[in-house]
Amino acid sequence: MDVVSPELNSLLPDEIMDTEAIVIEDLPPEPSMVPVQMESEEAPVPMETEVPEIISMSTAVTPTQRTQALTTSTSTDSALCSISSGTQLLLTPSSSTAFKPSTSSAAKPNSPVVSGPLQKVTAPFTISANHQIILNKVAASSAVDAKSSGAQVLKQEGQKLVVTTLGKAGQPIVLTLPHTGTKVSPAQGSGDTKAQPQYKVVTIGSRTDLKPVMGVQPVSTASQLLGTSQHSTLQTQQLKTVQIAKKTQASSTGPMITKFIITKPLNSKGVSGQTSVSPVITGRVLSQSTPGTPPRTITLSETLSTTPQTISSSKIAISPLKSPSKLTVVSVASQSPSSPQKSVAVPLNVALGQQILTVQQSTPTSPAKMVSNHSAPQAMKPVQTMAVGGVGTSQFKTIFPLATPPNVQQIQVPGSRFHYVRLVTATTGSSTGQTGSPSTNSAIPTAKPMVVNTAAVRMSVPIVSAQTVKQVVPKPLTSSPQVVTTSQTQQRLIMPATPLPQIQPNLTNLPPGTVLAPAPGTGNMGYAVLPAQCFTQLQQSTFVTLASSSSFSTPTGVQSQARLPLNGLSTSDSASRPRKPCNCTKSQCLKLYCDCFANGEFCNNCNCTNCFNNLEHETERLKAIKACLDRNPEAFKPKIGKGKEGESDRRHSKGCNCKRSGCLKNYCECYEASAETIRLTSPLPLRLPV
DNA sequence: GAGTTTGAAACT
DNA sequence: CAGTTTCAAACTC
Repeated sequence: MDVVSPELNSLLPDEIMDTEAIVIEDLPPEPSMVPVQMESEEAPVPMETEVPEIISMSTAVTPTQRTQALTTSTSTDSALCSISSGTQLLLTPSSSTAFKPSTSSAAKPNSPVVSGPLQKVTAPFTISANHQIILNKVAASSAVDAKSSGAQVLKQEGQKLVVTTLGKAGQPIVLTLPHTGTKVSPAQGSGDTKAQPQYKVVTIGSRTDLKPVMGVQPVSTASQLLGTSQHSTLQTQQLKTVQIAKKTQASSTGPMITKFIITKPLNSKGVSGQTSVSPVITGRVLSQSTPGTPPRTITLSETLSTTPQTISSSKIAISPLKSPSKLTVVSVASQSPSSPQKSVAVPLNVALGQQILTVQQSTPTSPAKMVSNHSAPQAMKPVQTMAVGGVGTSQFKTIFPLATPPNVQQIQVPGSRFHYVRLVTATTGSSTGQTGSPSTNSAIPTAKPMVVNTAAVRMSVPIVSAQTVKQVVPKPLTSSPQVVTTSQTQQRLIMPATPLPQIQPNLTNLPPGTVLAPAPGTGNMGYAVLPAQCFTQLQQSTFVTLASSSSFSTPTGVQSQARLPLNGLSTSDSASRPRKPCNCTKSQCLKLYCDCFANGEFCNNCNCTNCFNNLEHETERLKAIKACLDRNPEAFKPKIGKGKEGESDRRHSKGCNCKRSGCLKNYCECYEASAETIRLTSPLPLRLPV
């Protein structure tokens, strides 16, 4: 896993939050980080721990826009910075990354082809205090008339884009920002974007030993690609100002870490009156760019081809049951490459206050994966949408299509309490998704941009992990959602931000480092990038599974799942405690008899037979959840009081009905709860070794 | 490891 | 809502 130096990492949250600030920092080179050149083909498979460096979030773009973007943009060595309606931002350091629109994408107007080719920007960047990104000395090779070297300013009012890069040089940054606004017809042009919240794009970590070549390529609603040098076009477009300032060092010189902050205020589409929620979304991109090395791109979308097994549907299910208010569970299921995305028929409207995310994988071969946006209309269908309502206060409807089959990560939260996140690293072979055509794009394969493209939703997975322990107490989005942080490493996830009104107002309260990105197309959905801290479970290797594609290959497999903290329990408590495996035989683990199910968890390493408490039986599972909630809306709420450790209020909420055990055995839930309390409060916690 | 006990969950 | 059945964990041997 690439690790961002603690120093840098520590800087992130603030920077992210501060859209206005322009940060140019030269950080001392990290000893650990050594520029590595990677072959595209051999692009190292991210290790489990490895965090994708680049995340691109692409917003759904109208077909026409896409096509234009694709056509107009051609990868060239010249630096190119184009910002379209603000949906996408592409930064690629290395040489031409010809982005080849996949045929499939072409065939499918709606298919998510997002960004044009990655473009390399040779010109050094400069960041002006104006929040502008200036690409200097950019040769406009692209179809867009790149005007001379003059710094280009992209202006778009109301939008802000922040990109910071820390870390390894040579790695391209690709950002695709989803469109927050409702679909924008090309005709609408820039004007539609007024109410938009800001986009922040943060790229962290690029050591720039060499000149960083970066291209910023946002896809405008107008579907224009702008060369970095182009003033006029950009200005006309929504981007208010974009300056990229980068201090570049000579390669030979000690590596510098430069942070780029690109602020780009987007007025993405005017918020449709319908949705109270203004889509404020930002994609955050972390990239390591070393000029010399081809950019490494991590793409969520990988073809399943490598893995025989196909997951019926790639979904991210967040089960709201346990802690409704909490944001977050995302499960991503891979989809078989050829098969059309399978909509998950999850009839269930779960009243869980949590989000359900659906992730779909893009087709393996199509280059679109790299920066593909599925156009809203078609993509949406396949995507599963779940309405979560009910118990929890917050309700989200989230769909995430991801294009990462084997690597797919499932995040599922059945119960309201927990959010599950499964991080899966892309395997080498599968990584192809990134590169539409490796041959053409030398740069792309090496680069590891993660692009999640899907019509409706885009998800980015943790970009940066830092070893440093930075405890941040995230501010809850809403009163209810809390994220407990005791993380030793920071990872950031891009999660769907709820468009819901109740949440949005609170967006400002997001924990530092949180980036919100508007969901493309839908306008309702957004993504939030949360500091990894929020997800302690991820950090715990025990529960968090960074599954390699191989893991998926085994159908029977143990379902790896990440656990999320219990409600009311500190992460350390809940997360660190492994759950006992169940032994259910008749209940299919879909009844509350099953502790796993009752706790809103998937069965993992259990001894159960005929288990349906897994992603493979998500439909059944959801039905079961619904049934339980119908019987008892409180069914998934913790029975044991949330009282802090050691406090007396940690008692069973309902009480027991013990008759013969005298409440002195573990048959009694009250007794069990008290015993647990003791265990938790004990100075010498009896914890199972991980 | 098999069998028993127990009480929550599910069912009627 | 009460009674019964089902179920899986806890417990015993």
